[in-house]
Amino acid sequence: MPKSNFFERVYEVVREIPEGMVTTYGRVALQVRSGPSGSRINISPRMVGWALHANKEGSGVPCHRVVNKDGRLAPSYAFGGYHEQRNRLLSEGVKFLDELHVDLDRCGCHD
DNA sequence: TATTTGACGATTT
DNA sequence: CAAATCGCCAAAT
Repeated sequence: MPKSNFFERVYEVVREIPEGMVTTYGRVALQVRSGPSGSRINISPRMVGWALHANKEGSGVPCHRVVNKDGRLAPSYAFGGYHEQRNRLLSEGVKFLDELHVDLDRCGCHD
């Protein structure tokens, strides 16, 4: 079994995001860290984004539901462009405050 | 083995 | 809000 459950942890958490809901990289990092006991993985928000970038759409991970802390889509987003991303979120019921900012007040995972 | 890089976060200026 | 800085840690070279 792979030692770096690193990616898998991230993928699993992201995969758990319900539709119409968005989360942030930092939040995912915390989830992974607070995830199942025994993980003992130290992850920083950077790693989340990095893992997701390494990931592909076909991996079954809805990366489009993950935004940065500003509630904005990733600046270096590369899987289709902002329009594609925005459209997807809108289709799920996520509201946008601006072209680039999602309504974290409603759809963001608070705690 | 060392250096660079990277879908971020928080803080400060 | 923008720009700069530090932290954070795994992968690629």
